[in-house]
Amino acid sequence: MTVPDISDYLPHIAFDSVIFGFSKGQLKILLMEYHATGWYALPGGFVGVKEGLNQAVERGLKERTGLENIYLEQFYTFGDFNRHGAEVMKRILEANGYAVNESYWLLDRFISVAYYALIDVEKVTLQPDSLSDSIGWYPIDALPQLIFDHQQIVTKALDTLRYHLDRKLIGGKLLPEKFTMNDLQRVYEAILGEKLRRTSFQRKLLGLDILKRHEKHFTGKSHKAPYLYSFK
Amino acid sequence: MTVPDISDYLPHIAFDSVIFGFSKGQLKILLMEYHATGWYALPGGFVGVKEGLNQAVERGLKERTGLENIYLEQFYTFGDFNRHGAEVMKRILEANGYAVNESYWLLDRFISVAYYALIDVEKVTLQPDSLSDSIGWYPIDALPQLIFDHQQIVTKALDTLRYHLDRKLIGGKLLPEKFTMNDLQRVYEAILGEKLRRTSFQRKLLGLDILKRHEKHFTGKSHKAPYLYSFK
DNA sequence: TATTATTGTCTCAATATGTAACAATAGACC
DNA sequence: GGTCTATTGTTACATATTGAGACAATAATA
Repeated sequence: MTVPDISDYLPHIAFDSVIFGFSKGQLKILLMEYHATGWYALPGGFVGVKEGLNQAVERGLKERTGLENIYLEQFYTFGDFNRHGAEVMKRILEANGYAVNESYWLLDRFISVAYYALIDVEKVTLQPDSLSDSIGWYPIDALPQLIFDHQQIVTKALDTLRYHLDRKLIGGKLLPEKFTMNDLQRVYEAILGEKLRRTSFQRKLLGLDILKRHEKHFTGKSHKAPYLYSFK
Repeated sequence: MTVPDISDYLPHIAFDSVIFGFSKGQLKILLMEYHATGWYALPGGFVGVKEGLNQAVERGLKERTGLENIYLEQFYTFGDFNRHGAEVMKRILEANGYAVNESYWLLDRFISVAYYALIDVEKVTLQPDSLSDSIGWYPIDALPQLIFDHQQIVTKALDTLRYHLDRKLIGGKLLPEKFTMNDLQRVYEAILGEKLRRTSFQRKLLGLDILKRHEKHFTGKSHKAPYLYSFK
């Protein structure tokens, strides 16, 4: 495994992805943990010199999660002069056994285009990259400390997700194909961070005429079985 | 006047601004017309090697309009590989008397971060840059043909403005400090591209409790004089 | 068969919005 | 001054949407 070469990528330009998933009633995101340093970061990458920006992000997502055709939305480009800490990057590279000199391109100042993605956690097989020990899911309200301005990027991603929630039909992207109304309500509650009224929620979602009702789902519990739904 | 030097700016990174104004009942944007070529483009610029992205855009806006502390919002970063046409850029430079060779940095592929701004047209003094003949206001629904993907950038800016209109209190940014309810309604109508109901509009805006009522405004017309308002 | 937990639907009140009506009034015209 | 016209601020009523609770249906258990 070699250290990335500047000639393959556009200098000073990066992307970061906030990849949302939902499991055990919690909204979670994917984080990478770097070798030896114990530092956490958003999965990201660089743009090939002949590659489109969106294509680069889709490529990165596929490398990390194995998934294609994911719901992906660009939400902000972070460009403060001091956002990228050269000393942090240097320690990460050194901890991986790379001896880098002061002019190595990864130590330069970077502008990062941030995307958020919504995926069904059941469909994912996680793939750490060469610099990181592990990649895993972390609940949005109990994240470890992140490098650079990545916490700010996560916060803005969540704000944007909430802002889009009732205008775009994205709530179901975090669930499998078929789900119950209760599943969907818990996703909305996890995103918004507040409890919703069951009857209002059901009436509203059904009123949008975007759900298709399927057979009942028998859980084995001793009560009325809910219907399964999918998005039309 | 010299041709921009690569060493001052980050390569492959640009910004473009869609600067909205309102006059004579129409929503307009600022466009530059390049020397000799007759081509039109959004005012844009580059990011200094030690300059923040937002600071670069504010600097560009001040250079073109003389204005500071403007309402400015980043809305998308355009990064398709083929969005930047080298031959178009070359002709613009040549028409300005610069002999550029094939490796000149402005001919490279660029990723552009796009912003929109809302300003009061009365407060602006327009300043063309070194490559352009003129800068002026053009009605949003009768734009000349624009270079690169700038028409797409304008379309997305307008979509975003409409999307934000009732969530952020931005309608008044296009008007002077004090305005009548009718002025404000015509701004909303120009942005949304549709007629609004007078009474509903008035009730809604007053109900938001964001307007301060001032003295009446006597226009000289033979009818009841409207109140002036400002944003709280 | 009675019990329990949860679901789907309905009802009524509260709030917001669409639509029209109406009185107030600044200037024009006589 | 009195009358007319255009526009404004406000109110009234119908309609649509949402909040909050009530209630019957039902899958498994005892």
